[in-house]
Amino acid sequence: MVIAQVWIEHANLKLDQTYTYVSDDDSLCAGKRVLINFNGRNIVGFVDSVERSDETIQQLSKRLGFSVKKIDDIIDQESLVTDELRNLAFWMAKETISPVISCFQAMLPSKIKPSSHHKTIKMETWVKVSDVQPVRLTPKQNVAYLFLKKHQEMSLTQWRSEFKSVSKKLEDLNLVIHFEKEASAKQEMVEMKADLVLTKEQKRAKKEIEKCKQNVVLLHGVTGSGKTEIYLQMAREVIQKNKQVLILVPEISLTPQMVQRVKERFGSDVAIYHSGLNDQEKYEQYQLIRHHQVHVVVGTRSAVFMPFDHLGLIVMDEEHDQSYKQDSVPQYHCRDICIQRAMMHGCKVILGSATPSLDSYARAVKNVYGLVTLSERINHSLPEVICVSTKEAMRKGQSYMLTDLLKEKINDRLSKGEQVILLLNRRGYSPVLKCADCGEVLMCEHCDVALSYHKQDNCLKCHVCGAVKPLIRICPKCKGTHWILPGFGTQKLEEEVQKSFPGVVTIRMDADTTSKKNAHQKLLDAFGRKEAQILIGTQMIAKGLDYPDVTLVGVVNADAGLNHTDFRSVETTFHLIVQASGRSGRSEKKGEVVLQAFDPHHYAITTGASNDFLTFFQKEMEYRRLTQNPPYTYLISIVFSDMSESVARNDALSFASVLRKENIFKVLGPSELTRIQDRHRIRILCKGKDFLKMKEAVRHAVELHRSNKKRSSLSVDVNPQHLD
DNA sequence: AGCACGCCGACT
DNA sequence: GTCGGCGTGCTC
Repeated sequence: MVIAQVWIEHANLKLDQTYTYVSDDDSLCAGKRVLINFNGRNIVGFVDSVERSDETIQQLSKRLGFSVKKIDDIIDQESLVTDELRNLAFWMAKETISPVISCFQAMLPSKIKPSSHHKTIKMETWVKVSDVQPVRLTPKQNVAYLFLKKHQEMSLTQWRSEFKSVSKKLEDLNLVIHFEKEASAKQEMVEMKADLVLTKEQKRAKKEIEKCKQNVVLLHGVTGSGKTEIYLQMAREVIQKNKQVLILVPEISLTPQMVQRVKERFGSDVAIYHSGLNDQEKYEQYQLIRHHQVHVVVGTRSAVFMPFDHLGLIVMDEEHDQSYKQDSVPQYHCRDICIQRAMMHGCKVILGSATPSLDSYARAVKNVYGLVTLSERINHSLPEVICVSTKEAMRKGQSYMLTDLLKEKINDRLSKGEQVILLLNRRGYSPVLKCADCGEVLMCEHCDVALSYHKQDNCLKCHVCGAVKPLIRICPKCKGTHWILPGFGTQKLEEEVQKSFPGVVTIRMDADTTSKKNAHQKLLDAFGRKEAQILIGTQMIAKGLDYPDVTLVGVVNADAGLNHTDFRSVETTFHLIVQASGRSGRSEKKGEVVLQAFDPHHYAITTGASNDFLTFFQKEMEYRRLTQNPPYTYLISIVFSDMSESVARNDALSFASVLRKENIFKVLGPSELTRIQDRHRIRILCKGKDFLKMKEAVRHAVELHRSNKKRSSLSVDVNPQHLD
């Protein structure tokens, strides 16, 4: 008989322990999934360790003092994790103070993750011709009908865009019908390209990285300085030594250029891993690495857990990007995992960015990381940046969305046949709906936030819980029927743009237009083909886009993020401005950027406009020092949530008093956060310099919370990226 | 997490 | 008398 210690699938700190099960199957080993009965329910478990024994199940039960159950079935033929990944999971659980099972779940692709809840595969609507016989079609309708009949099927979006005028009509006639299909990415062959010749500057940087004594090197290179080519050539050398390379990018659908370039260089030796793949596709890519069929992986955050066994190099591009931090349990930062894995494999980590995070740059300044700087641009010059005060413009009676200056510039660019990107970091039509008579603001029933008005769907949406409500015409408080729409989002901006520039085609990219699979790519491709002159979008369009005809970028509300109470909001604003500016004038045509801000004199705007990272760094570091925020201190946030406010508050209070006994760090709060989905949330925040002791103290307090059988659920965020 | 058990209020 | 509300405790 084998006695197994099993982690159960529920990722909950209250259940973060192994349970003892037995099996007669000698093949059982650590790292396999098993089917077990736990408290009367059939669930999936993950084997932690096994031990052979001659005891019977009765003897074992008697010795342990509880009745041991048998494992119902073993799911896997082989262990799913290597020793390295297993240790990584335990390390991650300890560092992020999250349940061990959640770490295993995070690192395995969902097809094989230890959980009975498999992610549903995203479906797409496709069209095909029906059995209905066509009668008396117009010539145009006939062309469309025959085209579809010949091709048998095509996606609804493609169909609608290709036959704009008649597609809907044919659908209405029931000649063309919809059906659902599993969305899949098409692998296209790419033409291979040779390495470029490095400039003197690039060669120097490459050499500096190689001889750097630290294993983590921050490569600070202005946009267009050719960081990617350095990565690729270093990767080539690593592959020649038969080792593997991991290249991490923030969000693959937004950085197709990186994927393209890696593919052009390494062809079929590359696996691509990102959230746009479905479970099957992810699993296939995962297997490629596991079976040593590829040496290079380009992927987003979760690609850091790929089953490498001979890692030779990790590159983290745009290392400052917020998407590297996972915002659900386990709340790990990809950068930390990179560094840990690199240590296990004895390889280097290159953190690349034009605007490094304060955390990384501060470490580089302190020589914890190596620092290599690239300051020469290879292919293009910086765009010219102009700041406009929206306040001034409004005083002169101009629109509060588009100042006259920006309109003028747009007109100028459009007349030259060039393209424009407008960035506005807020989706929807209007962020609030306010009664003109009594001032009542419509709120989400389940969260403490105002509902946003979405004109396109004529509904109200909660941007926190996603709830959608039909538009209310009559004020529930005073029965008034007049509503004010203060503020604006991308939908309203698009409307304004279309009013100001009649006939100009716009594409809007935000969470509402990109929810379907591959929607990003479709919209961007259309913009790339110049089917539209103006691209309007939220921050998702600020990164990585590279279109030669874009010569004007307008950041519509550049200081919108500065009002937030969050200590990192200034940094985020700076990054957004610099990244967005970099979209303009990427080829030989000179680019321009217009920053509209209520207060254009804020240092995030001025340093962002002049792309002056070092000045920004100094100013922001001073501010962080004065407020004793990271990187001068470390933070751990603990959020208690419960349907009952008093339960959450009382648990938070007792948790805080346990932490305060330590007296080596500050314990701030408890403070109330906004309610989300009917759950009241109370946060306490630890702030201090002795990170090890802080984590240890919080771990103990969590343990105490658990043994005292507290009701509220708590989640810990070590190194929170934002406090909202 | 998810469920059974159990103790109180308001119904056929 | 019983149905069902959700507070409490337990899971190998």
